[in-house]
Amino acid sequence: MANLTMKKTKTTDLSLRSKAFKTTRRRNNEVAAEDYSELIADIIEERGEARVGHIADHLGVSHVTALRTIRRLQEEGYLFTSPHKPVELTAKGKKVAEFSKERHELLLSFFLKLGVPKKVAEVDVEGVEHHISKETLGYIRRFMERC
Amino acid sequence: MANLTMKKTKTTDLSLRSKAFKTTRRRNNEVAAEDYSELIADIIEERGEARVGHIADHLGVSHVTALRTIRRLQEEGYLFTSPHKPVELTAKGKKVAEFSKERHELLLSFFLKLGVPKKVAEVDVEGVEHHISKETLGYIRRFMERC
DNA sequence: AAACAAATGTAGCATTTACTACATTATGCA
DNA sequence: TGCATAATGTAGTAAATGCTACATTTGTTT
Ligand SMILES: [Mn+2]
Ligand SMILES: [Mn+2]
Ligand SMILES: [Mn+2]
Ligand SMILES: [Mn+2]
Repeated sequence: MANLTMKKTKTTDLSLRSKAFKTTRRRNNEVAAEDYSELIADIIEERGEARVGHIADHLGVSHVTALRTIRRLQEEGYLFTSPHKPVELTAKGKKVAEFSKERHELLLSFFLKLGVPKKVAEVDVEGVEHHISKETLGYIRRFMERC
Repeated sequence: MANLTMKKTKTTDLSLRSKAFKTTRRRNNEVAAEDYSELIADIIEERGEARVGHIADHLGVSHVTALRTIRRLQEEGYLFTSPHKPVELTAKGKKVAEFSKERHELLLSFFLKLGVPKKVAEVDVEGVEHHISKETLGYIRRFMERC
């Protein structure tokens, strides 16, 4: 009640707030695709191939959890594999990996520029990265350039 | 293989990376407590009491989803309520709400200082805030002071 | 080649968060 | 007071992500 006239109140209005929460939930649904793609590309570069076990080890989850998520990501077209074979990225997965890696590295260097110690920055970036819009990423990029 | 000597390789080593993923998963388990506490405090301040329906509306979820999460948060000691009564915060919930609100506002003003438009910043902050360590928050606070 | 070890896969379970459809309780106004 | 509406609660379902225990497959080493 009150606020029938679209006038701004001192606090965030309901529609902008629910939009923020909804966008956040949508982004959370893309986290696995981004982290797995980025990680798989990285492992392939490091060691030639990415096995379920490597992926699980790097994520710190059981190989069963990794396996199931890998299957879902295959359904969704990010990667492909077959029983007892390494995991490979599709074109879509490679694109996500490349974008995610760039974003990860930009945010990491941004945090480091603020003075955050590397170990702390690495941890924070791993969670933060999925919630930074491309628009915000642009402003961060400009900040890095001019400072 | 290789890397038996603790020497740094050019890429992030396995243990730091899995630690980052693990911390991120732990933080994701605290998101509801933080968002709900912050939101409930806000609604109580705005309208005197927080009803399940208000909370659901602001989050953009069904009232059933809000209800179930409220029950879990009651078990965990963040809030209390009883059937058909408004939701109230415990001391623990109030502490989380206060901290979360301060963090939210600091990050929002940080994003605005970088030039991010308010509507974009609001959305990004809603997701990002849960993944910023207290340590990083300190560096951001210092940045805001000196700029 | 057989045995062993490592990697991968399966079965079964739990938690969190989401929904719709329907039931009940509370509230407000006629 | 009683009815209609709004608010809240319940039932039942689903998806994503986590686990342990056990089974099978693959690769290595005698
Ligand atoms: Mn990440
Ligand atoms: Mn990352
Ligand atoms: Mn939030
Ligand atoms: Mn918030």
